[in-house]
Amino acid sequence: MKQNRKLDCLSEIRTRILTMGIAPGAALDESALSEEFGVSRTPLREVLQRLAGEGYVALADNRGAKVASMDLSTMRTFFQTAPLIYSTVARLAAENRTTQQLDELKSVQIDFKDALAGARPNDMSLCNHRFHELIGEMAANDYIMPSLRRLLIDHTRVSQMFYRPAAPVETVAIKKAADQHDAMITAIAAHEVAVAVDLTLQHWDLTRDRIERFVRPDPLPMDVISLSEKRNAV
Amino acid sequence: MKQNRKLDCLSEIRTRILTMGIAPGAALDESALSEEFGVSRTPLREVLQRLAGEGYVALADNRGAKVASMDLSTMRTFFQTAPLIYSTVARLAAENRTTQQLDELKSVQIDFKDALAGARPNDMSLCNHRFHELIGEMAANDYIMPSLRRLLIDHTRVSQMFYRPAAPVETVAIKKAADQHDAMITAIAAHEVAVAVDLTLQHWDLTRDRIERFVRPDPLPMDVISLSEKRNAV
DNA sequence: CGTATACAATACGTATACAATGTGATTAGC
DNA sequence: GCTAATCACATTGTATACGTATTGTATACG
Repeated sequence: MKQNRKLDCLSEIRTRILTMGIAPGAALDESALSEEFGVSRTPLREVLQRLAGEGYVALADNRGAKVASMDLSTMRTFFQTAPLIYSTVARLAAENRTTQQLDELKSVQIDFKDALAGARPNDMSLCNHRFHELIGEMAANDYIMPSLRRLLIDHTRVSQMFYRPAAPVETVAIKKAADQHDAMITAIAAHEVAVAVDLTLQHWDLTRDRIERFVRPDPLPMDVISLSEKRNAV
Repeated sequence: MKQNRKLDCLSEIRTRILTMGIAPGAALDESALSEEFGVSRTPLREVLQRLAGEGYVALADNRGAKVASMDLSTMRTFFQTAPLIYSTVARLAAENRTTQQLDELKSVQIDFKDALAGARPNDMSLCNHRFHELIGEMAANDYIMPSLRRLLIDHTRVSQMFYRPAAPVETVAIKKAADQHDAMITAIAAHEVAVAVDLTLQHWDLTRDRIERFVRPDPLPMDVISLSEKRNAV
């Protein structure tokens, strides 16, 4: 009964980090968190140790815990590594998935579409996270799983940036991503390894393009003349 | 001053698991360990949490910590995954290594040869572990590193089995492995990516063959007649 | 004789109190 | 006026004590 609070605390902090409720690099105060979640510092410290192991936070001796940072070199490594791990995981998942895992994947996909229809950005990105984590579990490979988990943490956090602005272009892209999810489910269900890998790479390309467009948006208009005219008009 | 005991405890348990001083699947008693290392249960539990994050132990709620098991499916996954990760890491290491890391790698290699000359199996496998972990650090990829670390844990534990019998054939194989280490150092130093990857795959093949020969040794003699003659003779 | 239930023992989980370390501010000396 | 050192405060790390869960054993009943 009591232990649920510790697990709740664990998943709640995970969620906050994933949804950028706590920013990358932010310091986590033990006392404050323990008071907030109604647990003592002892179990909360163990939660932080565990989160450190999962790559959510970084611990420094006698200096507390900080949320894992996302600097430029991190992002570079991220883009470099993601395709390899994702495609490998997709291959293994298509080979090893169980029907039970497949049902759960379908269920998560339904939740994802619900969140999309309801325009709930946080739920969308969390469902997306869970979707790809599940494919990782299907792969049944304890050695690759930790890499996938670390990738997904940062993937979800980056995605969080462009899930929020509900621009029409983005909505179309998200819908396309959802369709790719459906196709991936079908491929994995049919043990179609090559198709699953191919879809995964397409899915990655879509995500990469969206991030790129977010980081490097269209420049602001430089039509100085019309701007000055407008100012005169007012 | 005090905190060193915790870190010592951490690395000592790591070493014991790597050298099979504690067998896979063995239960770790918190009270016993805390008493042995002269620390309280609280920091020791944090050590266990951390080891769980690193893949050395598995935690079960209300049921304590167990050393990560090495069953058949684990080994299958291990052989399936190792070449991919090792070669990827080698590629990145050859690209990104710093001179400081290179010096440390050379230093570890010297220690490895010392241990080989002195016929100290534990030191040999620990040096080998550190050697490949260092190459991982050279890769400078936080996403792949956790996978490599998990692979190396089991790699070192399996190797432990055939480092101990000092059969002449094994000594030759280990010497060959040491030569490959030297060649890898040279390739990484010269940023020769292709060579480093190729050497890594050769190195892996050697290890794989040794494990295979260990797991499936020559059958015992079945010369029943001579056996019964001997019995009569006695 | 087998099984189920209850009780006891052992080990895990949590909280509180205390010690150590790191940080920031204030004061003294140059 | 600036730099450096010391002291105070805040935060992390550790130990001990207590509560709770699980497991093994013994006994009683079918």
